Amino acid sequence: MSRAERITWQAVQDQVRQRISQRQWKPGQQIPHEADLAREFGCARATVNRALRGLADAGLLERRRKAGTRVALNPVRRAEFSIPLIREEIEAKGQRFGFRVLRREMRLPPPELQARLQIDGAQPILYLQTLYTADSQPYLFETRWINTLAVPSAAAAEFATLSPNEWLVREVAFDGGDFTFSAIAATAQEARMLGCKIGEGLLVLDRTTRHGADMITSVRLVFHRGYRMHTRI
Amino acid sequence: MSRAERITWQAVQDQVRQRISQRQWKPGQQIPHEADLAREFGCARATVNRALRGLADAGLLERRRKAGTRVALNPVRRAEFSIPLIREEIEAKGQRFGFRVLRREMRLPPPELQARLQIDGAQPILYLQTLYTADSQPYLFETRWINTLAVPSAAAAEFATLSPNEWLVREVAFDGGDFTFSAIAATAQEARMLGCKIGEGLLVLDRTTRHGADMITSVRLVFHRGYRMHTRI
DNA sequence: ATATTGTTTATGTATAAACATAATGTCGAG
DNA sequence: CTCGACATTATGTTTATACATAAACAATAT
Repeated sequence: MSRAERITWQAVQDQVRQRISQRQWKPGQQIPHEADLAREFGCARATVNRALRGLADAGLLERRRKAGTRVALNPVRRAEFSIPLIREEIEAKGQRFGFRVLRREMRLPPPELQARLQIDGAQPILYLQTLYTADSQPYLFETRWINTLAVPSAAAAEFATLSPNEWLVREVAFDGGDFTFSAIAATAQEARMLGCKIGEGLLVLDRTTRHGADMITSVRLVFHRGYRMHTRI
Repeated sequence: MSRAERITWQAVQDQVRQRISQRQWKPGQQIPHEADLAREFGCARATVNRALRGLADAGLLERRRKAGTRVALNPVRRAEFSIPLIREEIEAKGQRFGFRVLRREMRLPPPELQARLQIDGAQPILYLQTLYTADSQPYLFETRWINTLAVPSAAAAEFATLSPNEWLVREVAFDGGDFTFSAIAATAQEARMLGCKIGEGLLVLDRTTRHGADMITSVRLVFHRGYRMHTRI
């Protein structure tokens, strides 16, 4: 005779997830409250709370004080993409990572970027063009602005052994930013850089990172032809 | 004289986040353990635990039993995209949502899809082509396979008032799937459907959803020219 | 009717205490 | 010196208890 197993919050979560998945509890429907579930599963309310909070974070449940907990109407609405360092992404595929800084100069940023910099007066900042390669094949073409007013040390950085990307990740802190995925047809320059035909559909990721109020860097990544960004839920 | 405020886990989390952001605790560095932090902040260890767990979930900290907690080497590596219902996305912009099922037939799925269906013998399943519009402008062209062997009711569904997307979300449960973003150059068909020129760069989202072992639906969304998928962290 | 006020209730949070678990480090046997 | 057993330690989890808070609901006053 084995002594009674302790109920874990994972067990509760699995049970609840299953009931939702099997439509025993239907979308929009209210589920029993924590105290009842705690009694049913034979555990403390805190354990149920932990389980349900996780499911709410995942978007499977909607919870409101006093109103109770109900199954979300449209369950899965999020996809989380891991944005790895380019080096890691390439090396994870067993390929040899490489990069080349093709252009590097102080340049006056375009108006829309000047607005985001929130500096008065037009001042030149660091502008970089870098090509990343996997086994010497073009992988990614990067166009980057670095706010040298917020990160003066960048002006002197070599980017010889460390790519601009990795240099920034290592050297400067940031706490926010935004990402935008879009698609373009390859221009002549992009086609030349990435070794594809003009007009190929290419995936583009625009990213701006901030630290507090300061914009640190704004970068546009143009991926090679056929690049796929994948995730599962 | 106000009585001492209770320390909340959010306050602890903010403090810790700030210390990381200000590089008081540097990437890779080990931070004080829970008991010490609890003493410092004047709260229970459980409160610190709650705070740190959140930061670990967010990818800012790495925690291992006995080894302690350390600041993650590359802080932000995830971007979470909310994938709203197309209707909601369009209506949120104040535009009028519409859709038209252009094609609907039982068809033999292509080999790579047959493999994912994991059914023996080639059997036709439901194939749909749908155009979604915002203010009557083409918004999204959808090509969808629905596994009518797992969801027989789909064969009879009208998709008159409810789009295939919404019908599925409402009618059938799913618990997993995968997403792939990529880019294409518009083919003649896509250009015609979406009202753009042949060769325009278009964003594509391929999605397959499962319920247990069954594949439910596999869909390719081709967005209109200039579509941007945005998120912030 | 309508606005206000109060009561009730379900979730949210804080705490101390205890035990579980994984990983590290240490010590001793061989 | 190497390997395995074992103690140590930091995080992980569960519990009971208490109080906080938001929101629904009812009762009341205007």
